[in-house]
Amino acid sequence: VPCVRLVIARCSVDYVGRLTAHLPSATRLLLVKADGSVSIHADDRAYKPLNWMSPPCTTREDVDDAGAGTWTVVNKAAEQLVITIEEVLHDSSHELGVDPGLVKDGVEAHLQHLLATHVETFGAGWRLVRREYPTAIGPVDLLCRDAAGATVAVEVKRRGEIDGVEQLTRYLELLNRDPLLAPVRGVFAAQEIKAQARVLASDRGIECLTVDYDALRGHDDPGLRLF
Amino acid sequence: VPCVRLVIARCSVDYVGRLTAHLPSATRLLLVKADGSVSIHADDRAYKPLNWMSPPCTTREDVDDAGAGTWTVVNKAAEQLVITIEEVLHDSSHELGVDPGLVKDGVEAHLQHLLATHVETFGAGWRLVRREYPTAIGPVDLLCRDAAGATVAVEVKRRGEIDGVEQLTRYLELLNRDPLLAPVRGVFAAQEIKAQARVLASDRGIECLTVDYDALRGHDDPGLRLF
DNA sequence: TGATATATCTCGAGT
DNA sequence: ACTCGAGGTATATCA
Repeated sequence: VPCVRLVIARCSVDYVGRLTAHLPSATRLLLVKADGSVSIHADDRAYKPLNWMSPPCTTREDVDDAGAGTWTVVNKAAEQLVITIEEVLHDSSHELGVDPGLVKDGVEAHLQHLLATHVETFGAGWRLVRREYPTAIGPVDLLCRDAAGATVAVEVKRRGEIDGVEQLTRYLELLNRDPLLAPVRGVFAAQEIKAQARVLASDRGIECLTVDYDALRGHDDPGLRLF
Repeated sequence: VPCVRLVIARCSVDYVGRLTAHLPSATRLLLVKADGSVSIHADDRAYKPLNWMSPPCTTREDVDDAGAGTWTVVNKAAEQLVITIEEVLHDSSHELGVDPGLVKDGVEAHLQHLLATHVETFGAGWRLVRREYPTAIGPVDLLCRDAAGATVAVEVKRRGEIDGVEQLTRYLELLNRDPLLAPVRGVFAAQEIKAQARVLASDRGIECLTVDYDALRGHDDPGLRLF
């Protein structure tokens, strides 16, 4: 029966794989999931375990009657997690069943979709040429024409950072080699744009636009919303 | 007493914060840590909770005697995680104590340090001008002079990808505006360099160098090693 | 399989 | 408090 196993134990841990890491002896939570994955938690930080092995992986347990001994967890790439258990304080297993999964709203794809259906956000008279306009180095988020008919490549990000400006720069360089499109200018659109990204964009003649996601969504047909 | 709390419960979850997310009812593991953080796990994926709230945050529990009701977790940014508990199947708390923490070896900082003390890796007669050489757009990992006295900016990465080449390119552009330094060429040093990064580097006249971390560490005083 | 882009990215160091 | 960079990033998509 697939189930989650919770072990509280005094243990030390050694990981040898993409790096080498060591955890001195202390009491920790060992979390073993149905897929065989193992993670080792201290009682701080919600998200990240101190150490872990992602699935697919297999565990060999060499322990005595009290649960003391070693767990050796290995994956296909021969990364190894060795847990030396000195004392087991708790050990329980619980059947959870299959999870129906998470429903999300407000990620970049939604922002891009909203902007595609509201190109007037960029300026009066703008029209969308194509969403995910394909190029040799990947798709441009939005290819538009402004009121004057000039081509504009739009890069959409939830949070605008320097990488996004670099990405748009590469697209612009490529698009401007196409005589049917050139000259192409760039617009960097995000809910929030970091100062450094703004500086780099301006240095490269790229226009920045901060977008109000909630306002944009508000204009949308409520029937199309996820919630 | 600070401790970790493990709850197995049938619950649904709503998160409203950086995005909006919803988890339909199912049996899950709720992990509450000493710092107040809460994470919700299904029994797949070692690492990632389905939903979570990072510390610092506070939880208000409105539950009946059987534990059914709602947990409302909020943080300072007014992000909100609402857990609606229908049935509690397990609830236990365990004292862990303070964790001594993780000791790592093999990260970028070590590689940079090793290269700084072994600039001859780049070529005979090289000398280090400065580690973390400051510029307006961030520090250059290593600034060196080669045997001929020419200035070289070195970008060190554990894994060399396209971003690293972009980063070095920005530095070179800036450094070459300084008449005291120019002309400055670039070296991209990493334990492993992706083909795509190699192509971009070569296109920009940047030299690539793959570094053998273990061999480099082997030349070092064994007493200085972490393990 | 490899490359690319996203992420409630997390986390830590430095300013 | 904020910014910036590294990460065993993880994860999804697409070639």
